[in-house]
Amino acid sequence: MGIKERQDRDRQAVRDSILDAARELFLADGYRHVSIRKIAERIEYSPAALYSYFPSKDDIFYALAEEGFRRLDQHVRAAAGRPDPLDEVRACWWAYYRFSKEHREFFELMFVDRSVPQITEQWTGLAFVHQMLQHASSRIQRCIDDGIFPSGTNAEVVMHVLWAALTGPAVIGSGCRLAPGEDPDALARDVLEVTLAGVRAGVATTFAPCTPPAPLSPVAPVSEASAGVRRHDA
Amino acid sequence: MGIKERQDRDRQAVRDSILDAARELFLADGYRHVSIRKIAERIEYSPAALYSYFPSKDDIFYALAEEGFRRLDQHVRAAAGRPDPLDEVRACWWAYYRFSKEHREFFELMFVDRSVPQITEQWTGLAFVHQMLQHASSRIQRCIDDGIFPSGTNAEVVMHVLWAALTGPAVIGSGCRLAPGEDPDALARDVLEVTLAGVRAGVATTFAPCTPPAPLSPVAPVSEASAGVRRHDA
DNA sequence: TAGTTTATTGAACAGTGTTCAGCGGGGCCG
DNA sequence: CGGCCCCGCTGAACACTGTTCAATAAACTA
Repeated sequence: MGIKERQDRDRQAVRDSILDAARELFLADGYRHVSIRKIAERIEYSPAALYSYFPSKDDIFYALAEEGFRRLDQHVRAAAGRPDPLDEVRACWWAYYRFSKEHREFFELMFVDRSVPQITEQWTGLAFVHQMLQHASSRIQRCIDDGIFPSGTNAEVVMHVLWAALTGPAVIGSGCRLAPGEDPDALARDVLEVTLAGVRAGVATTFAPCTPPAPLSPVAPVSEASAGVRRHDA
Repeated sequence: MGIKERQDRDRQAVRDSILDAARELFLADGYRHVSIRKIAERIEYSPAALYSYFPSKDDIFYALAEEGFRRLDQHVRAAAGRPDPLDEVRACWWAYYRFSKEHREFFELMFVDRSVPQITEQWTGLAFVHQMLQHASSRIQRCIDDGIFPSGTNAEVVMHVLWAALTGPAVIGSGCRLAPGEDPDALARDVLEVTLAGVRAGVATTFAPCTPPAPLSPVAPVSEASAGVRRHDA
């Protein structure tokens, strides 16, 4: 029964061409400025045809985002498997930064483009992302177990710190927001090294869910400035 | 000639009511899902009337963003003026984090909401933002001059690292993306402390514009992953 | 060949940001 | 005070957007 297979193959080919066109257009013009009609025009189909492949424009983004996270995972996995745990953590997070450069079209869509739809709980790729985060966390745990990071350090906190820190230079670098003479790679490396050095210095060991918040001496309150603020029911 | 003044006052009041309505609606529904018609309906004007106050919907955002940065600046200035330079740096960046909590509607609009228009070079508030960054940089420079940070440390790099790191917990906290038992304030404090500790450890001194990029041993190339990826002509 | 499935389409709907001729009620001058 | 003019504002439209759906045509099954 080769007919069904060929049909599925054809269908998959059209689906891929939609994603290819969308990815190119999203990178070129930003998610906001790409319309279903433009994607359809590029692949020479009617706008309505896309709706038999994706339920909505947002789902085209979600499919691309999932592909992006799978590719990011490939990058990180390729960097992993080093004997020294600290080397591995360093290499994996450097792979994250490298991904931001080498798959700029995905990275911008996943982390930079602000016109992209919100990632919600029911997104298919969310479980995969959580799995990636868990792997990253366990790699840091190995550093703690080996005494490279101070014992008592919370691996997940360190992971969050590293992620937040590395995202900065990745965004700055991919957006070319640096002054002409500055080197985004060197900046990214220093961000990584500063954070790792801070973790090794042991200040992160104080984190615990039950720690009282008041972290610093209070600053002058600006009570009147927060007036008139309402909450939303997301 | 009090008539002109009253007219200007009335006009300013309408302008403010537009910004108030927009700010509330943007926080409640997100920039993407708020239309000019909805803002106009809330202030009981026709949609076309808004265009005599703002050239476009994007400019309503830009005005709000500028107001947001001015309020952020007030927060930071209120936290500044401490005798100990390190205390001051700490307090100013903590003020940045506090701003993200106390002016959530501005912070979300400025840093979180991904459906917001891109900030370009010709934005009016960009000069003000650059000025804020310069102040932040000079505060770090004082730590270097006083020997708290290792001599040779690049103040602007440290500022970028701090900004990237602090933005993480601010976003996570404002988005409630943390597990139930975790404390966003404690996380933010640790991120700040880890970064400061890393800077004091002195690894940031290696940054220089002319440093060769190759910072780490190379990772295995993922050549097949980058196949089929095209670049855009931005 | 006849019937069925199904991918694809053109046309439409509801909504968007934006523009513009024209209305009308104020302020200014004779 | 009366007439003019200015200009804030409106209603209606334009050119888009994402999305839906009956109808078509082509491909496959029997």
